[in-house]
Amino acid sequence: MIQIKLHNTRTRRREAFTPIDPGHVKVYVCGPTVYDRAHLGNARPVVVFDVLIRLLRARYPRVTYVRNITDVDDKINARFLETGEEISEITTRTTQWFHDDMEALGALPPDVEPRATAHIPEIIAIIQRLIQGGHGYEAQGHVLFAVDSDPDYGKFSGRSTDELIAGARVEVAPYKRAAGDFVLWKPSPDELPGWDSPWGRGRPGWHIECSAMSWKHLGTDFDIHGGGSDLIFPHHENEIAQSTCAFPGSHFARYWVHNAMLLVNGEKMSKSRGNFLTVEEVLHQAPGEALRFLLLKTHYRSTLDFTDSTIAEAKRELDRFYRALELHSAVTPADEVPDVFLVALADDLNTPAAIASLHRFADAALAGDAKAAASLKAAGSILGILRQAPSAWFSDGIDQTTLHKLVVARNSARERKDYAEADRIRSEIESRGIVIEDGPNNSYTLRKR
RNA sequence: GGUCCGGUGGCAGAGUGGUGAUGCAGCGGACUGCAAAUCCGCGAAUGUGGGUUCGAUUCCCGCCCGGACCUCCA
Repeated sequence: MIQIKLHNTRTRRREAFTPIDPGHVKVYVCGPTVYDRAHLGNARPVVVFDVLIRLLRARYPRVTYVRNITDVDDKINARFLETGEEISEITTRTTQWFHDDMEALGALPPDVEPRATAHIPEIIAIIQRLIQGGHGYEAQGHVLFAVDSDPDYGKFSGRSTDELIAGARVEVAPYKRAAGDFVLWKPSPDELPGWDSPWGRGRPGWHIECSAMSWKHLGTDFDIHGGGSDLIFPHHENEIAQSTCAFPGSHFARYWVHNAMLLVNGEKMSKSRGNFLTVEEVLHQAPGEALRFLLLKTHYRSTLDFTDSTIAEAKRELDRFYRALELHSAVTPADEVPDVFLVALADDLNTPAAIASLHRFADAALAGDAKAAASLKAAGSILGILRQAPSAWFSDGIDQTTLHKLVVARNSARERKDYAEADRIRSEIESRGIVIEDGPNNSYTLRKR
């Protein structure tokens, strides 16, 4: 029985993971705001937490994974005001894009995918609790959270409220009692999405949504809360303040897991730098599985640099794994995922070390060990890779009938030892992005370059 | 300015107070008509200056460099 260890942002240390209820592990991860195509940075937490969920499911009998959709937000409104497209169309279409992209990355859907707009009653209920408890106040149609009312505010992200005020780079709204107070509810004009509330027509602030949705679907106390490290402050700090103040005595999430940021060619992605890469764009240059594997080749708490060469390398490594599986295409996956792999993965999701063990299995499989091939496949399934048939991996999208004529012509050239012609045909095949590998007796294998 | 993280071979990327994983690339060899794939083998690294220690890449301090957060952000 392996012991899973996780780096807990709350304590800044690696801790043994002990669920509140070993019979039912509960996980919440912050999902996307649906206003545009998912970018590579969005993909990292999805893949990282997908592996964590697969690991938890291998270890515990029941795991509930909740990942929200934020479908009411300034950016969505801005898109509407800019293009005139209906809000619901924007959010529905963008959500579908997100689902398509994440499926291409081999990420399992969460058990519950709550939308913020479907949880307005819960949001209002929490805000009312906060007001009643002296943690929220109304001002000019807004409801704000009073950070001074929570002695623990700032502890999670390691900041004092003094620092927050001193470091504030944003002009403080005049209706705030303290500079660090943040919005729970704000007024919304008629042309923008809004809901009736005790404070007039308005819409929820961003942070309160996650407090409401995690409460609704996981309760006031649950095991793991995940997200990108850029959410530690203010988003997660605020979630903790809201949830623990609304439900005195509760602890909200026990373990906080944050993935590090992703760079493109050494730089943070941003539209102004022109290096903003969407998942869809990358899927044009490499299979989703290669992108997934690339995301797992770096430990989740380290900055990851995406480049053309790292994605190409990820694909080459998978090629070798699939060759090893191809050699034993008849084997069924082992029921048991090898311990050496699980131990590495359980150690704060050390995917690079776990992948190193995959290479050992591949070595053995290529040397003829069928059991190693089964282990490779079983371990791969925890990482969410190596799930397709090797033939599909190598030849997906290749028009076999068109190529067959070329291959036959090349083989006959080889038989009459006209190697110049044989090489010419090989170049022609390769010009289509296909590599041909000769086997014995004129057999051959085609694979994508 | 404040808070925090990191600097490992050509590149990517783990771990560790006591011979520095793994992969990609490169080089030599086997195999091949030639390749590809596979196999065998090879070279190659802990930013810098101190400290603690029998011993530091690992712990502590300074410095240099890079990055993140403090504002919407995965």
